[in-house]
Amino acid sequence: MKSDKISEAVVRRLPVYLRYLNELHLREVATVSSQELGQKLDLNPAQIRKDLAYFGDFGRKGIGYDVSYLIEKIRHILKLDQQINVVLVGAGNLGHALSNYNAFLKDNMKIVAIFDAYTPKVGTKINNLVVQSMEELTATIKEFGIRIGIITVPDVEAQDVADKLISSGIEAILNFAPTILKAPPHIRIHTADFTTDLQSLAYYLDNGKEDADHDEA
Amino acid sequence: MKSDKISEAVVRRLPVYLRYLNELHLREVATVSSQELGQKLDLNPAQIRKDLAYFGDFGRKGIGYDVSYLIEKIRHILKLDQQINVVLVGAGNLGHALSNYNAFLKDNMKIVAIFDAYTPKVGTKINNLVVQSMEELTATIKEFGIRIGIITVPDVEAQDVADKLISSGIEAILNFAPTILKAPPHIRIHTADFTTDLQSLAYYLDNGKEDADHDEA
DNA sequence: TAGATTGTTAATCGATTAACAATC
DNA sequence: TAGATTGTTAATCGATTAACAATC
Repeated sequence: MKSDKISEAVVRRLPVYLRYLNELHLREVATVSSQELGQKLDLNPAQIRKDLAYFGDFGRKGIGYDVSYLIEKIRHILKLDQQINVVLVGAGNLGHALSNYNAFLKDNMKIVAIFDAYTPKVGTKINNLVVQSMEELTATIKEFGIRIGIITVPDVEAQDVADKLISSGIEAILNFAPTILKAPPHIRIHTADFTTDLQSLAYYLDNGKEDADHDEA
Repeated sequence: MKSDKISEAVVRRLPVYLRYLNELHLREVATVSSQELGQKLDLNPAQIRKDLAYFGDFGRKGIGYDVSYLIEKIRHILKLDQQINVVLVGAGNLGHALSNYNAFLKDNMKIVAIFDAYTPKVGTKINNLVVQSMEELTATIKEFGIRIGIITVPDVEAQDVADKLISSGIEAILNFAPTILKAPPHIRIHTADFTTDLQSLAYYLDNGKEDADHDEA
């Protein structure tokens, strides 16, 4: 197929493929079919083939996909074949937790700087990185060529931080604050909000009879 | 409208509505239109009206939605008008961070127990909760009527933990481990995987000329 | 060769959006 | 009343899935 505009749904599945392919590679599995991939990842095999076909003909008819080759291709598509520098803003509990999450590292994503607005925190060390004050944000982003920002500040500060990141030249933001950030269209924002995740889970709890919500069936 | 099967997309937007409505309520705003809601939340007003109409006629033509009334309704729909007890498995950095995330609390979701498989951690205190050993998991879940589990253990342990949670009677799981969990269909699982979030963000970085990926335009 | 599996088209399904009568 | 805004139907858009010829 090639080209076309790729939908976000497709892009979001690529890292999932990559993760399982890495696992296969570790187990020295050489080849995998869309069927097996689908079974393992709870996805339709046709969807997987279609997703991959957007980017090229990576498989072989009758055989399947070469694991190593596909890993290489997906890494390239996701731009993980180069180091991506990441900045983390907000050295609270969550920021702390994310900072020593090395899962990023093996895929070339690296948190290279941490910032916090709270003065007493500035200068302390988190995972070999010295927490910097917000004044240095722009300079550091430029110096290290940082391209992605992770926001783990309280919700009221999130928009301000986003604005600063954007004006400093960041291209994409992963936002953990429970708020909808406004940004120009060329800035990509993903929201990772477990409050809404958890609340939407509650919907699916089964309350049996009790009040049955009036329109049960 | 009423009834129909509600899609997950709709359910996932409800907590977002709720959050902003709570903010309006705090600011003592009495009424809000789908238009204003849409603007603030980056959603189509028609979609918001449709989402809400699945559950009842909550608005008034020509007026909009009564903020307090809508909050009450959404909280009921999401079952947040009763306390939902949550268990956290995995007392590592992330688990630690989540455990003192009181945002849950104000919406009636409460982490009432924490478990970890690592013996030296058992017995230590995290946010007033004593970390318990996995042997006590089932008993505690039953005793406290815990209905939702949060998994923050390493990926290799996640499926085991999920199995244990499920056999102990948990109804829904929020999984932070980077792996696809298998579970019977009546168990609701949400995956909160920031590794894939972050990796999919990298796709949208702009590499300008450099190699242009062969099929740029 | 026979069996397996891709890439891709066509069919289906579902979700979003536009439009508007009803009505506050 | 005139203006605003809902609830809902119909239109659109997009994503998923089935099916199958090509081919390893």
